[in-house]
Amino acid sequence: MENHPTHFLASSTTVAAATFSSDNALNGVFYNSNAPDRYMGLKRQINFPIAQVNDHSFSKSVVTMENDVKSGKKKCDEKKTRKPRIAFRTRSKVDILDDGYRWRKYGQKAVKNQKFPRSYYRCTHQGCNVKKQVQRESMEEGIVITTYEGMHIHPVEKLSDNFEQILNQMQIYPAF
DNA sequence: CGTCTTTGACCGGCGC
DNA sequence: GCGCCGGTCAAAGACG
Repeated sequence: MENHPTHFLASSTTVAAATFSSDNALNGVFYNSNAPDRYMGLKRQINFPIAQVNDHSFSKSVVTMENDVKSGKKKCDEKKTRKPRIAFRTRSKVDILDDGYRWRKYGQKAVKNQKFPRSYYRCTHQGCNVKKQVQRESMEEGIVITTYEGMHIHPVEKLSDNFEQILNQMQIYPAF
């Protein structure tokens, strides 16, 4: 597997982020240790309005993820630690976005009513079970949705010179 | 040879 | 109970 950071930079623009379960969003936020402060702010502010930024299908996916978390809440309340999920919509020609961590792909599934499959990745760092899902939007092929779950317990492994630039490319839209 | 991807099987939750 | 669906496992293979 090869990452293509430069390719990513050249061909992509991160347009929006993020969703998470409302009650524990703040204690389990996922962030990159190199991220500047505004990234923290972003996690708190970005929410549903993002769905309006580009198209309507994103709002669907947001709702779906919320439902996932909530339904899981009913039964496995304390057993499975619910983790916040943060979804990034990225305008990119490539599916694999280099965020500086090393990921191992552990699954791929076709999703109902979706043209493109969803890929499942886990952080390869020992003891760190951060997961992410990568899915290309069915309507608009240029959009990739990356959903992070969990929080890294270690610093970023491959320092990416590009990361700050990637963040700079993000357009931040405040919540209502 | 070690690391990572591929892919079908498997599992648990949920609705009917 | 059964089938569907999303998520995960793990064996086999690809690739440097």
